[in-house]
Amino acid sequence: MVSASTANVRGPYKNGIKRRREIIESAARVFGQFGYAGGSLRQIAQEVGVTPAALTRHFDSKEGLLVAVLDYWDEENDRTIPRSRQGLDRFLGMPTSVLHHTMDRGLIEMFLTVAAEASNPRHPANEHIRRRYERVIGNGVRELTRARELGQVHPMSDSEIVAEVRGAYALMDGIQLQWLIDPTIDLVATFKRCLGDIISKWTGHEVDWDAVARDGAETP
Amino acid sequence: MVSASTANVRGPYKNGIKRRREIIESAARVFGQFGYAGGSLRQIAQEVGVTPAALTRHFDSKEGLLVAVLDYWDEENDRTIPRSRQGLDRFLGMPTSVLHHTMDRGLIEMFLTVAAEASNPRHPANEHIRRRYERVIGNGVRELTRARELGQVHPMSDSEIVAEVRGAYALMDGIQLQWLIDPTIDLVATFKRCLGDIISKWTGHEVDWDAVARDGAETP
DNA sequence: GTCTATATCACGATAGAC
DNA sequence: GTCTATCGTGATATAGAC
Repeated sequence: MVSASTANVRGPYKNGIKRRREIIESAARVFGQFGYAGGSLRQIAQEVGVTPAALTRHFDSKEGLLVAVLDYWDEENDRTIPRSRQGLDRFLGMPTSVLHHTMDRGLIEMFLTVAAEASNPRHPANEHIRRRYERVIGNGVRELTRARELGQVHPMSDSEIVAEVRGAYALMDGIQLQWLIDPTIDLVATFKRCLGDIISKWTGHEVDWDAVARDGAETP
Repeated sequence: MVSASTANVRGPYKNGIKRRREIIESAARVFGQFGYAGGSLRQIAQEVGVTPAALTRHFDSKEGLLVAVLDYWDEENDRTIPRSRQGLDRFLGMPTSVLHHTMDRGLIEMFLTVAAEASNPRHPANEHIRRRYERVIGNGVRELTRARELGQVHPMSDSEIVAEVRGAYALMDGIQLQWLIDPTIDLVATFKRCLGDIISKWTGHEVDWDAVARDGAETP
């Protein structure tokens, strides 16, 4: 984080930090609606109420702004995943993350659009997006492995664990894409049902989502 | 299809039809790599070896070209789904579609990139992409309903059927996205395993993918 | 820290020759 | 059917005033 070095400086920088944040949030909206290539600095600047020059002042270039936006998304996203959720709980908490996403369509729209665009090796955000998936899948593998050690799930080989974790996150991305295209579908209910299919194959018994919601409320 | 009206005309149009096809295939590559907004007619024209003016001659506008590319994708895709596959067979055949996609990365890259971009209501391809998902999900719902009537799967309510079908296609999109970002993952094996989780919840017994492959080879 | 002004460039689309 | 030439627009990024 660039702002970390200036966060505790007094006085005149406070406006800059606030403005910086405004720019990032506008940029997330614009990149989400038109993609990275399709969104323009002009458009973002107009939303914020400044000129394009102010944007390059803060972020050097359009690419620099994109990276800042992606970092912002990761922060927002991690906030919805309490570090206390370990083992099987990690996956039972996924619908909660999805629920949070429904309240900020811009971020998920931005992420999926940029992720698809950045899948090309020559895209400026390719490295960032690749590392992001590595991290997310890696964390999932760690927690499902933990669940296996704890006896929360049936025995699985390491490669089976990777496949199952990839499937769970693939389901999440895919359902969210369908919801972007048709927002009338019940995103959380659909996701719960399909994720429940997968998790119940792991554990051998049905998932009681109501009980999960109660437990989640007790220990947030 | 526009070319349908000229496909069986003699002589001088043959070159035009062939060129038209070249343009569409190049456009699919370029739109896949840079998105619709990010890809340019100049770039496509250069790949084909003509000037941008030739492109607008054939397709009127950039948007017209995009529509032609999406139609082309649908044709290519439908070719991998034999109409003979009904009921549960429809879903058992999904990994075959995915396998075909691995052999033409450009098309799946184009589709996912444009689908994410076009999720915005103001995107020129929004209507097209929305109808496409409606059709795909609708077909899936029809076949899973048929499977229910045939007793191939456990009883399910109509709304449960919709959720399960959405989940199956979400899984497919999501896994393909992960494969675009990291092509070293075993796309088909991962998809088979996770789809198997879902289908076995429907039927109550494990999916024997080897048997599916044998049956598919017998009746293509 | 933000502005105005501008340099430089690429875009989609069109007109008209061949 | 494709070309050359060009128009008008809008993009990123920079320079220098305030």
